[in-house]
Amino acid sequence: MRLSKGVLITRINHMLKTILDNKEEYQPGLSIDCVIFGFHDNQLKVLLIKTKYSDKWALPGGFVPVNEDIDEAAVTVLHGRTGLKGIFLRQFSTFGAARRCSVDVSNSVLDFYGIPLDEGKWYASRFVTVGYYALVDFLQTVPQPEGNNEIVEWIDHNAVPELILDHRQILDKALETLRMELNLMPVGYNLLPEKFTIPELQKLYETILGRKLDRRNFLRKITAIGILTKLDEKKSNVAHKAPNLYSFDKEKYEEVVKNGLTQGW
Amino acid sequence: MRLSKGVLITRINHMLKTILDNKEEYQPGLSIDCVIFGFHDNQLKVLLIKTKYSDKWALPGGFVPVNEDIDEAAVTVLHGRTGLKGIFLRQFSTFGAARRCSVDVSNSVLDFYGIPLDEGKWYASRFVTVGYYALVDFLQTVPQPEGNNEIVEWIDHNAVPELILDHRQILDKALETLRMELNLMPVGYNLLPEKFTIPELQKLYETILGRKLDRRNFLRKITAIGILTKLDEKKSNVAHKAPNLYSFDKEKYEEVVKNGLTQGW
DNA sequence: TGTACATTGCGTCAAAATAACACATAAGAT
DNA sequence: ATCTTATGTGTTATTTTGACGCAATGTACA
Repeated sequence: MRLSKGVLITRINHMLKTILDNKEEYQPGLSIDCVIFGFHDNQLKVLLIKTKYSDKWALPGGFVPVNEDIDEAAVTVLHGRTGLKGIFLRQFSTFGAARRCSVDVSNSVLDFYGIPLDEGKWYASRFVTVGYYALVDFLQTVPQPEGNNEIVEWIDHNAVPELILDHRQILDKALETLRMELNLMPVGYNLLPEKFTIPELQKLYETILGRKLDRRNFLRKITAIGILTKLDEKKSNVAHKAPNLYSFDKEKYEEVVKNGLTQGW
Repeated sequence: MRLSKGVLITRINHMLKTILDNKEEYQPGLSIDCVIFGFHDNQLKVLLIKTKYSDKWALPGGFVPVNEDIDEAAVTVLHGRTGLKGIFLRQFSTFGAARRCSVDVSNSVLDFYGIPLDEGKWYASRFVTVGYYALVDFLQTVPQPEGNNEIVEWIDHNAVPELILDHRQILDKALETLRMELNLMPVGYNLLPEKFTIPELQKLYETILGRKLDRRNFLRKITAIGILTKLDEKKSNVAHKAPNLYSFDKEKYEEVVKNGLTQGW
């Protein structure tokens, strides 16, 4: 049964509009997927999406308007799901296996929306996706589902359920890249609140790297970089000895991000 | 004046065929560009292409068949221009600025082939390109122009002329990535002939890094990796003291490539 | 109240990696 | 034969890293 476009419009929501109004607006066969990392309760979290037309979770993604840079499109995806702007965002790889897109998955989405295969041909074709990863402040993030057909949630990266298509592979590669880049740049400015403690920063590093670091050596190396400002204030309401609070010296931080580090963890 | 497809076929060559037979065969709006590095006369060389329909040089590139992995497409480009297979090839970044494709450039190509704008619409649209870089053995490479309308040449990376579109930016990023990855993996197996000397290998490293290294420290570090086999043979026909010849221990080399290095240059 | 316990802050020391440099050797050039 | 230039090997000082000791601080609880 083939529904008219008019009928379809009555059920409109973002995804539907995207699928129908494609040819003119979006770069064909190209998508963006974002691995959005946050840090909370000493856990590395990933922002994932669960849609009603699939029983698996997915990375937040989107399409690329034909007159927009792919980087801009990634910013749009990030902003759309987190409400955040001006955030650390980095392209890390492009995934273009011929069979990375399952026709079954595409068709189940079309089926869910009642879009005839003919109308949704663009959507069901082969897609190449550009992967970006982002580091955001967990507490400032307000996960924003688009429409009523999806749930957006922070999920501990150690408890990520099965993902659609090759999203698991994309996630893994993002984390692998982040681990690499820890040796080339400082991390934390985008992941931690303004005031934080050295042990918290260390936990962040340990979580990303997936292994323990020596407390004392960590302090030595992280302070040697010269991006931390020791505040005249201690963390309150904590068990045991209260750790000192620090903040990032944004100017020096940016400078080091630009020039790069030479050390390793 | 609009030529019929039949008339056009008489002037057929690869590019023409690519442009005309596009919609079914190729992923729309997506291309591959390869930065192919070679090493000769102590110089880092880049394989570039000069076409008759532009006064600027270009990186060898191609399109992505819809049922082929982008990695496969890159292999095809590499093999097509160098005749080589099984070579080190690595995706390093995707370039997707909205205005990276100039309509002027596309149209001049269409114009050159006498293809009406209508027929070549696919070709003149916005393109996103995936960048790969390759390391190949200069002496085993036979540059292969496609058809009579182009020249393929090795050019010293310090003497690269103006390139079309954003190819200069792509080239720079490739070299930047290669420099980074020099700290993560050994290099040389694909760039040098089977037998080589330590000074030659050092020149290669120096050329890539763009700075001098200490002879003695280099020897110590490169041998410590455990990928070199000292041959019972010296280089002949050289001025001054004849340096010893070495070869790579392919098994150990591959192993280190897989496991990665932890040191730096 | 004061003792046990967990965590932080600061420091030490040995080992390893890196950088800087000295000297003997080989082979063509004169 | 001697000079020049580049290679092969070794030495030493400096820096970086890794492993660990111990006092200080604040909670928990007898």
